[in-house]
Amino acid sequence: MFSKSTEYALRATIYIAQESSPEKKLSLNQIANAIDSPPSFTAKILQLLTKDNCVISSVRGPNGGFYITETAKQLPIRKVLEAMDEQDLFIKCILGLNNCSETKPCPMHYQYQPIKKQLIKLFESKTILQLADPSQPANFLVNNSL
Amino acid sequence: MFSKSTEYALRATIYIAQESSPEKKLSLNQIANAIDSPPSFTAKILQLLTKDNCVISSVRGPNGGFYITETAKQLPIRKVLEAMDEQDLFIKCILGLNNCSETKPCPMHYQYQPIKKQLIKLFESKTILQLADPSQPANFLVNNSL
DNA sequence: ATAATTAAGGACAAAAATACCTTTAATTGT
DNA sequence: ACAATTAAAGGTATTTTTGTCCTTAATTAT
Repeated sequence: MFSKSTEYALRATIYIAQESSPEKKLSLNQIANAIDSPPSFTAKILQLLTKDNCVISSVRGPNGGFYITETAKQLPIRKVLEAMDEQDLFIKCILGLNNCSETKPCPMHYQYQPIKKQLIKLFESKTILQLADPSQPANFLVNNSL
Repeated sequence: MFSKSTEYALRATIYIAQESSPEKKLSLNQIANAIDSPPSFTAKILQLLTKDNCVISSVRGPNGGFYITETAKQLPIRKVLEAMDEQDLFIKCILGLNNCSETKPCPMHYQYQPIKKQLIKLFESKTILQLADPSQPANFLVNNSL
């Protein structure tokens, strides 16, 4: 569905929204550890998410780290996809065509269109806050079959 | 959603199902041209699809080429994903976790699960034949904004 | 048999994605 | 001011994906 980068970005954003606040910032290592991602690579991804403080905010120095504002929590999760430049989902069809439309449907158009609509609605309507429900257990680890 | 390889594989399979028969085989170049894919790369993908004559069949030599049997047309399009070894869709969740389940839901589980179900159903229940509806125009080209 | 045609298969190349490492900049506490 | 801490930024390395090319094998027609 998504690239690894985008998966990490979504996990990181949700985790930060669950655990952080402007008073309680999270370090790179805390985040990478929690979402089971390589720290150095995660640093790059967090850089993209903090660009213009759009989704995630950050401060350097002691007691610095990453956090999210209450305002940013109200953003739809589509913002994460935008920050990661992963928008094929919204543009292309399931066969990879970008000119597939109602008037020029590809052979899978009528099968996939309703699903695509739901995917778009999910990312457009659900906010970061709504996914970061602290009453739910986080469960981010990929291989915790312990 | 899918890798380029899988996109080409789906397009090729549907095109072959639309245009070919054991009596009317299609050459690599015909296929690559029709689905707007690089010929040499498409050759590799067709090799995977013809493995064990599972989805696509082929014969070498003059008047040879690729075609699909009536039997193979009855296969669900999931077979194409299997041949391309692209099955993350069926296993992983939208955050890339493979241990996300009803008992251990990830933060997006309840939002994504119904959509995932529909995707699986689409690939499990729709046959190649059903997508290769010859009454529909093919429209495979990516950039035919003419 | 031979030549022509077409897919199969292997080696290789380019590009993109993923991951790491080192230096720099900002912030804080002493 | 200085040292410690932490993210930002840049470069580099590795892996995977995508794509090309060339030789081999199979089939057909002559």
